[in-house]
Amino acid sequence: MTTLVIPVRDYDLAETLISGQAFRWTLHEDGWHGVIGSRIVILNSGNSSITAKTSSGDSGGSWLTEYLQAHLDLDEILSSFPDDPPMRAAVAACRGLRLLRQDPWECLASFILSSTKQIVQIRQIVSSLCDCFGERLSDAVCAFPSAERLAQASEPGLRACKMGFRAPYLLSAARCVSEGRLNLHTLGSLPLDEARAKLMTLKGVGRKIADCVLLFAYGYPAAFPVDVWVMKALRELYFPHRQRSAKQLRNFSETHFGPNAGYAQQYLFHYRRTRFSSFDSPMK
DNA sequence: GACCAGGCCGAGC
DNA sequence: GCTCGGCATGGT
Repeated sequence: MTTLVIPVRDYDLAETLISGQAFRWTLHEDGWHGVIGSRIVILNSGNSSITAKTSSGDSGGSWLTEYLQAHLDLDEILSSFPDDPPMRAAVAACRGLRLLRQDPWECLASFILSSTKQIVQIRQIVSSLCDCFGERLSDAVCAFPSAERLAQASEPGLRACKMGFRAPYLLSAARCVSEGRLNLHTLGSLPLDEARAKLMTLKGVGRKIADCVLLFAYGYPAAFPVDVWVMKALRELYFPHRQRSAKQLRNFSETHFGPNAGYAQQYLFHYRRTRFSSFDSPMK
C-alpha cells in the first residue's frame, strides 16, 4: 500500500461520495473504501487534505487528483451560480460538495442501472455486478466489469444481479461499446449536443442518463440531469404557485443556472434529497 | 400493502 | 409533438 496526500480546500469528501454520482464508496472504521479503475482506495479527509491509501505501486497521484477534481477552485464555481434564495440555501447547506470525474464506462453502465431505483438499490446492484463479473483485486474487492466482459454475459446472468428490465439495456450497451460502435474515448471531444445524441442512441439511455454521464464522467459543465428530485426542487423552489411542465422546467434550467449549471444541479439535487424533505407530501 | 425510486420505450393520439 | 402504461425489484 502506498499513501498519497492531496491538498484540498472546501472539499466535503463524505457528502461528495454519498451524493448519488458514484455508487461504490462505503464507510468503514478506517475510512471510505472504494475502487478507482483497478486500484483499491481508502480515503480519509483531514483539515486541508485528503489522504489516500492505495494498492497501486506507481508514484504520483494524478489519477486520483483527476478523479476527485481536487485542483478545482470551488469558489469560482459557486460564484457563477445565480444569486437567488434557492441557490443560496442549497450552497449554504451543501458547501464542499464536489463533482467527481469518473470512468465513462462505469458511469454509463451504473446509470443505465439507475432508472426508477433508489440510490441504496443502485449500490446493491452495482456491487453484485462487480462481484459476479469484475476482475478480482483482492479477497473482498472486485473491479467494475469492463464492457468487453459484460458483452460476454447472458441476459439471465445479468438479471441474477437484480437489475430486472435493465439487463437487456446494459447488455446492448456493453456490446455497442466493446464492438466499437460507440467510442467512449473520443466522445468527450464532441460538442455537448453531439455527445448527448450519441449516448442516446443506446437503448435504455434517454436525456437524463445521458446528462449524468456527460456531467459525472466527461465534465461537461452545462449538462443538467433532471430527475424526480431535481424536478421537485425546481417546482417547489422556483415555481411554487405555477404549474410547469417538465419541458418548461428544462428550458428554465438551460438558461437560469449559468455556465456551471451541472454543478448547480448537483447542489439542488443533494439539497432537496437530504435537507429539504419536510415538504414531501402535499405538493409534488 | 401502498407508494415510490437519479427513466425509458413503444403505442396511441 | 404529447400522454400513458409497462417494466423488476426492494426500501420506506
